[in-house]
Amino acid sequence: MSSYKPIEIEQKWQKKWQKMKIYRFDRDSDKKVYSIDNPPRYASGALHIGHAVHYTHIDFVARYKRMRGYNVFFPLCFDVNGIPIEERVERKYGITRKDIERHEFIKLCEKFAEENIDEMIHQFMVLGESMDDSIFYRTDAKYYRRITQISFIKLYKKGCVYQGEFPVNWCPRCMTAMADAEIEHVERNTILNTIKFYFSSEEKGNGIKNDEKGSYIEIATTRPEMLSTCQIVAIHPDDERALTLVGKEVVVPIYGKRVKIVKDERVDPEFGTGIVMVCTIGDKEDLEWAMKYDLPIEICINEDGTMNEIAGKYAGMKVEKAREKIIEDLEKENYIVKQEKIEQSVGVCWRCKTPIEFIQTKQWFLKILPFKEEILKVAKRMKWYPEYMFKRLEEWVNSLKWDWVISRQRYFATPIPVWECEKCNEVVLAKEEQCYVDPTIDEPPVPSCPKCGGKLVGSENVFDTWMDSSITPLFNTFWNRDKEMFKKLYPMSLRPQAHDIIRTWAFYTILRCFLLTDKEPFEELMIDGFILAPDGKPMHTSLGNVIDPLKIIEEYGSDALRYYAGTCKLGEDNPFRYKDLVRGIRLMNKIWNVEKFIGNSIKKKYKKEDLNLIDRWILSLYSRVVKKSTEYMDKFEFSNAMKEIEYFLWHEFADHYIEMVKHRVYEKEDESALYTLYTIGLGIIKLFSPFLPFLTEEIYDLVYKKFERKESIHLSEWPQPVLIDEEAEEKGEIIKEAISKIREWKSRNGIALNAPIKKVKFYGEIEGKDIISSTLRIENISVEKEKLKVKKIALPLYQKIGPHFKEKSKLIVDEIKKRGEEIAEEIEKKGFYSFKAVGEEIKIDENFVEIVEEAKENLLKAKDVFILVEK
RNA sequence: GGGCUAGUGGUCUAGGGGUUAUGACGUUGCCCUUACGAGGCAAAGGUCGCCGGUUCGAAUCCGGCCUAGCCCA
Repeated sequence: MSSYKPIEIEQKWQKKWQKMKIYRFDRDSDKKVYSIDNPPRYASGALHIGHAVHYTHIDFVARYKRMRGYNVFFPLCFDVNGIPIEERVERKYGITRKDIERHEFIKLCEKFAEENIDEMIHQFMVLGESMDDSIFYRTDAKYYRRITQISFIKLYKKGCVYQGEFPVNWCPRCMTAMADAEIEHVERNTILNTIKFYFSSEEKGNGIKNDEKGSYIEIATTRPEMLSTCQIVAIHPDDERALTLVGKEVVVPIYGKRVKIVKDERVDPEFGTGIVMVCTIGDKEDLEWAMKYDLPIEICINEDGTMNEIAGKYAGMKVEKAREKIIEDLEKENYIVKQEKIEQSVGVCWRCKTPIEFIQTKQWFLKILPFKEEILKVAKRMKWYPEYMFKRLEEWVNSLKWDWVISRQRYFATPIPVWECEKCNEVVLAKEEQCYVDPTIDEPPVPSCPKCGGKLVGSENVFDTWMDSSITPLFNTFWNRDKEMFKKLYPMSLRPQAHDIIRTWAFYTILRCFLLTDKEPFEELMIDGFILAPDGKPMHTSLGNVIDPLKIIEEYGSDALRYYAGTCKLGEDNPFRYKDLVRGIRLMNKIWNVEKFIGNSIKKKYKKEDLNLIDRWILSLYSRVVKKSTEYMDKFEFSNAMKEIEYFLWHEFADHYIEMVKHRVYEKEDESALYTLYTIGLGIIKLFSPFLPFLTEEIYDLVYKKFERKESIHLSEWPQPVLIDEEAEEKGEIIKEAISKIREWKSRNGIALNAPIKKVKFYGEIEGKDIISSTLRIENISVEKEKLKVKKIALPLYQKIGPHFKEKSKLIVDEIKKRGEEIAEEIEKKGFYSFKAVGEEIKIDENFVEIVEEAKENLLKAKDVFILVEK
């Protein structure tokens, strides 16, 4: 074994593992199943460091569970439907989807995704992910979309789906309806215009102003282009102007329409002029007003984001253009009082960042509102890691006010399996056995409308892609295809995902699966945070702080990147840290060298018999590490597990134990030591193997495979504790400390560490003389049972003093600190120490102090043992 | 504006009532030690975001504020 070369060795194992096919889910096995609802990776291409870390976290779980004896279901899967791919295709070919025939466009999308998928499979392999390609799926495949369609038909039959004409969120660029969950809010600078709304006749009173044109009130708005749809004007009831204004009518500028002034608590008196115009509809709030006051729904914006005839002379202009124009016109007519820049949060399309408008169209909806409570009940039955993530779901569910718009006016997605009658609009549903079906191509199940005999036309609407992705647990578990498998696999064990899509992926999945199966879709959820740039900000191409994981792998190796992933706490946003890669590489090098030493020493698999004290000491510590790290792994606390193992390996096993056993290995081939080295050496790489699969496989292959039965460390069993021996732990610690104190002394005195020491004398109870002398090359070593007479000092025991002496505690602590030596002496002699403070006699006994012995200048101290060293 | 999470040496991080705060990266000094100089030993470096409160005692609990990330209005 030479030095460790991660890049070379990782490439070797990537290829070998492919051939070995070791990560298979076994359909016929009786072993307990651990099924992971792996997030299908979006097929748009580039690998983000966030992906790399998240999938690596999931891989930690998969590898760990396999070693714990589970039949692990960890599919290789891709999410392919949707707008981002359409967008990429449009950009690639310089077209819009309307430019070519629908099905031609879809073919281009498929081709684009296809190419990306190959690349992404390669990326997963490079990262060392152990996904199983024998349970591969992609969401745009017919076998997958079929399940989406069948689930829709079933929900339709259950009465959970309806078609309706309501105002919905609409992206004018993507030209499609959108669910609330797809809207992102961004802060934008915009202009708040204060506009005069005149009364038709002269008025007087609080809030009413006058100029040469007549009496008016001032209304602030950021969207003057919506003036044409102004329905009412509102003011807060507590506003003192309300008294004179409410009930009166004002005239909308330009359009001349008369609208009423009403009072409403929802008006923010602090914002703008405290008087607002209510239009149907600029945003969701307007819609709520419209419902409350039963206002006519007038919409002045077309599906493509241009103004329509309601806007009058502005018809045909884009929203922004119309806004400019109308402001110009208002200025000309002297309607504008002032304009101020404000920062406003605007709802935009999460894909293309275009501001969302409201458009009234006919869409399909899935009911949410009647199931809110039940959904929360179901969600609560599952275990959330970290626990607080459940609150985010709860918040979201409680805030829902609309059902879910599931239809989209796009191309590259699952078709909604319905036909509509040209004449009477009757809806004809596809038959379940017909699916997968594309109504734009395929024939309806009946030749003509069953109601009126009219012609049936296939729907061109498709599903929201979340309709596809929110049934991954049903697809994975063979729902509606294989009853036995479904029973075996559903609910799934784990849903891993990031916290930004709790309201979408988690929520929709729970909703759909509950509606279709009456059960929760998974047992546990592991929610991950984001990876931020090294500067602590989100990564953005525009900020130039994007980290490319593939470059990191080229430079540092996959295991190093996985080490970094292991240091990231679940649920939290972690900045990327180069120093953790450095640390990872050092750790790997340390492991490599420790195992090199062991590999050169062991000759066979040793038996556990007649263990030396120091071997029992390290085996006991090791056993505790196994126990603790197992507990951490069960809770997905990877960073804690890794830290536990790392500390033991480096600062107990390598720094101390190996130093202590060298002579026993070199000179005596001591079987107790060799057994210990073998057991811990193998155990350590097993504990590290989910994190560092390449390094540990290489070591296993070189050192242990010839003695062990499994062909790969990743098929081996997770280690068990070997022994817990508290006495050995205590005695071992004294030996360890004695050795390290003497080493330290050597270093401080400028003596080479391998230089012999003439004489060492111990005062106190210490065992392992031979180990100490051979480790440190001491020529003459002796132990005196009786302790040296040294200085004793009393130290305050705060936990005892505080509760007993309450507010006097500080006085007592000060006294002990000042007269520690004297107090120790008195307590040893008389059993107590007393002193006067604030006119009171205070007595302290041994319960309130800890008496420690202090070494003299020329002595070293290890626990209770004093050490005298002679050069 | 609301919910959640976080703020700890130069940088990053652990700890989550007991006074002397963990570790990493970096910095400095010393040491060729038959697994490892990508190592070992040591040193410097902190008003634990700010302000109040509870308590004998607060980095830790409570309240308010500030900053950041995610989600929402």
